[in-house]
Amino acid sequence: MADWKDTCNLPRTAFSMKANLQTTEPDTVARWDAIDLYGKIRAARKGATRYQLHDGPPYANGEIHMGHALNKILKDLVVKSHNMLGFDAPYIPGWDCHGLPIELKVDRELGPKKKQMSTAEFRRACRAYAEKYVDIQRRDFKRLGVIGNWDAPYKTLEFEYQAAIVRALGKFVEQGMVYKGKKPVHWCTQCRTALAEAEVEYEAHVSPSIYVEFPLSDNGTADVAKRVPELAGKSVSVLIWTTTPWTIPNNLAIAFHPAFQYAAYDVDGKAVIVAKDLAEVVGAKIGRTLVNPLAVFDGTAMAGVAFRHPLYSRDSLGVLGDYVTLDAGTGAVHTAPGHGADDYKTGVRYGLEIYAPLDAGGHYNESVELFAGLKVWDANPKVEAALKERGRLWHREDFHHQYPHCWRCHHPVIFLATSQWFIAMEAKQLRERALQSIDATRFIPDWGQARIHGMIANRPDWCISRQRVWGVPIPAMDCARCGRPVLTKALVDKAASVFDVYGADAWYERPVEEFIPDGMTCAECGGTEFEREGNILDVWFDSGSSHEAVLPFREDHAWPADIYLEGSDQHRGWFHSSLLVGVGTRGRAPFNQVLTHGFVMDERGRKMSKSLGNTVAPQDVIKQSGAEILRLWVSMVDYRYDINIGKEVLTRTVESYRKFRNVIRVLVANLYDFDPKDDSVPKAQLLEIDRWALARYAEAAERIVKAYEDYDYPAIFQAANQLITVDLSAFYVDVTKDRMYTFGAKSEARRSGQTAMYIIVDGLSRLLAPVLSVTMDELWRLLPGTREESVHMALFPVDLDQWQDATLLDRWAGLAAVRDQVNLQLEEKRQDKTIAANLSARVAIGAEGDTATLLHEYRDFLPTLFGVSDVELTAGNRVTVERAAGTKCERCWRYVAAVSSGPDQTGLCPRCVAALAEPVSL
RNA sequence: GGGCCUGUAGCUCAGCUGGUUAGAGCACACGCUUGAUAAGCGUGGGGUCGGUAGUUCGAAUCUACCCAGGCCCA
Repeated sequence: MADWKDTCNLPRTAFSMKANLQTTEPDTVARWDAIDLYGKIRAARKGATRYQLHDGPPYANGEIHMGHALNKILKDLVVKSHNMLGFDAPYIPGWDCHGLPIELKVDRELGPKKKQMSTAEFRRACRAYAEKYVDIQRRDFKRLGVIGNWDAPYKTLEFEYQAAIVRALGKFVEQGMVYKGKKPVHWCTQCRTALAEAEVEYEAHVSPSIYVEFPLSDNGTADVAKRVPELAGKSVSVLIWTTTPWTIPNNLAIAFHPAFQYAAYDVDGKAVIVAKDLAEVVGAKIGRTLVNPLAVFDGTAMAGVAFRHPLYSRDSLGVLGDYVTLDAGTGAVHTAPGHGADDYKTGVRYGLEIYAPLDAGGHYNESVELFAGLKVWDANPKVEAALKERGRLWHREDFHHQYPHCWRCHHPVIFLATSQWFIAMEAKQLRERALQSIDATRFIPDWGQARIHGMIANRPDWCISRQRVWGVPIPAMDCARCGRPVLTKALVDKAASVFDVYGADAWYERPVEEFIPDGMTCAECGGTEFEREGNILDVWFDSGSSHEAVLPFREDHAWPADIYLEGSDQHRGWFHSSLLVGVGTRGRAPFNQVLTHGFVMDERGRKMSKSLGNTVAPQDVIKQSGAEILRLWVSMVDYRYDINIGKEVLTRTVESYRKFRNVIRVLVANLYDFDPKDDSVPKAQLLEIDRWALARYAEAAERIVKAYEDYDYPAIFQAANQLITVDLSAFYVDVTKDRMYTFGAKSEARRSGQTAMYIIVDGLSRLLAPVLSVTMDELWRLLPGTREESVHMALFPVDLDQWQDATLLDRWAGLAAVRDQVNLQLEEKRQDKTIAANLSARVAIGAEGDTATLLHEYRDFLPTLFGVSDVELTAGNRVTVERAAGTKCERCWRYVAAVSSGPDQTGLCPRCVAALAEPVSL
């Protein structure tokens, strides 16, 4: 016979070397849909311990980016792995659909048409817009291989969800935790609305920095003369610093630190007060040398002292505040209670008016002298000019700093006191209980705990009202007679029941009577007529209510969730709002664990941005390489910190994917004639190397399962990579292939190898399924044996213990070390052309001690172990390699003493002759 | 400016509570194989562990400061 190749049991498989992910992936996702895989997984786990990951809703606006991909893939790893760990782990994806960004986009798209539309009609346009992006994003998330209840996601714009939001608010109202008050909040004069902390972005900005003189009033002069005798009879004034000149008209006070020392210096005959420690700096600014103070005194001396406003004929009160710092300025802080958080607190404490005479667009009211009708930004130079005219402006310069801007329109925002609804952080110990809940939550990584703790501890009351239309209305009414605002549990319940049926649009189109509870009267004036307010809820309240809208109502779900998993920015976002809503509605956090991931950076660790041109779009990676590559990438990086992506990272990931695929391929390809039911070899009869492979597999498998339990995904890649690349590919498969290819197809030796390979590849398909979901799904269907319809319905390998064998692994570590030494010698002889392939070599080896014992014990196995034709054990401690003697068997390529010349077996070694005599598999 | 976090070979990661010449895979170079073949095997080069100064008999591992980068905030 010319070619013995056909008589060998060479690997065969439909599991192709090339993955063709571009077609396999969409086909697989379509198949999952067709067989309702998600439903089948649910059915398969019915009754098991529940494990709920509650999805944080992405905003339904725009295409998905790499951050979305990272987040959804991580969630998918958690959910799939928990299902395979035996939990009933459902996954309901969600979307955040209300809010300003959509409203602005729709506004722009509609253009002048909007003018003819009613509010309800406009809201319907917003709804359509959000739904469109839900569809786009859903398509892309599914394309990533994420399995979930895509047919019934939750959306904040659904009627039931809107009703649930209002009911959650009702819980706060019921407990008296909601109040309406005038407080300074971030205000966008462009969007004409209040902004939440999370809706503000800090951007570089240049502000005017001015030093302004406030002289003492007549009364103040008398007070100061008493407290600081050195200043009696002098013309005294104080210098303040501000970067918002437009707030000067609204100044009502000047704050001093009670513990700081202040000093008065002579400047052209006037006694000017500044903080003593800042005198030098301030002096430099105003072009004077402030030394030899006329008097030095504590800040407390200024408490209650009346200064005169530099522009108007009214006083500005000296007050104390421990928030005053010596970082910058003069140590005397210009205070406008309507325009700053500290200013507000001080104003309340001293009974000052929360004075903010501006309209929604940031224009001064008619009541404001000199600046009526001016927009604040335009007022800045006018204020400076007016001060200068009166000799009160002592210095002016540009000040470069980070200033809050509106996250959507990117205009600078202002602090403006307006009437808003708030949730009081101290009501019903909301803050305290939230902090306790944080302590009771497991954070991964653990520093997330300290981070959110600090935020909750320091945050102000939650401003929940917004002056926009695309959202859920706050169902508050104003008394038509006296104007008193009303927000009661009854009002909220009434609105919720209307929203259940008609959605929140009803607020804008159904008669007001439908929202007024029977017999409601105004507590102030007894009035019975009411008008609806126009505020909607902060969207963070919407998404923060998701646990209320989803967990108690959906099948397979219950409150609270086991885990929330989002980017680390959500410590201030969704984790934060969900926590507060949870404490308000049910007294605790809606999650038991919080897992955070970092942000996706470019290859050099820098932020991605369109202007830098370093963005990587998931859609492009999918098109070029496949979603499996993205999934593998997510699984191998340390997601707890920022992660990098770029050309090289992706290339390396593709290489890893190929390696995994090829090794798995050769395993399954050796099983083409193997039926585990009939052909498995019992453990006791397995060849030792096969038991070794199973022991290594079991060790890696346990590590991998543990890693899934610990959310330690990079450890999975490490363990799988070691097993697949080092132990299987470079060692086990290489050493075993002579047996697999040339022994009798049905021989016990070959069946032994197949048994091991079957168990290993079956286990690997399960262990890697959460990561390589499409590839393992494909592999699963090509594996022999009866099995579930999809690997995603299966469990991780069980009974791994039976294959564990530490003693065996230890002994074989010794054999591997010997093999390494022999390889060094083989390589040397290969370089000098003494030998070519290992089979063309014979090895003489001697060793001492334990190694010698090992060698003798494994004497017959050594040629296989080294992959050479002959091994001779010698005395001494050395390895020598020479060309193998004898003749090359034409079938197994080993060099043997003699080959046959018989009919149909010419050129074959005795082993091959025997193998051919056995029955052949098909 | 403040809070939290990160920085180990070109890439992705190990390196436990400080202790032998800092590891793995991939990539790279060279060789082999052509019965895993747009695969596989072997050998090899490559890191002053972001920097500096300390603590210590001894530090990638502890401390301080600095540099670079990120998230959140002012």
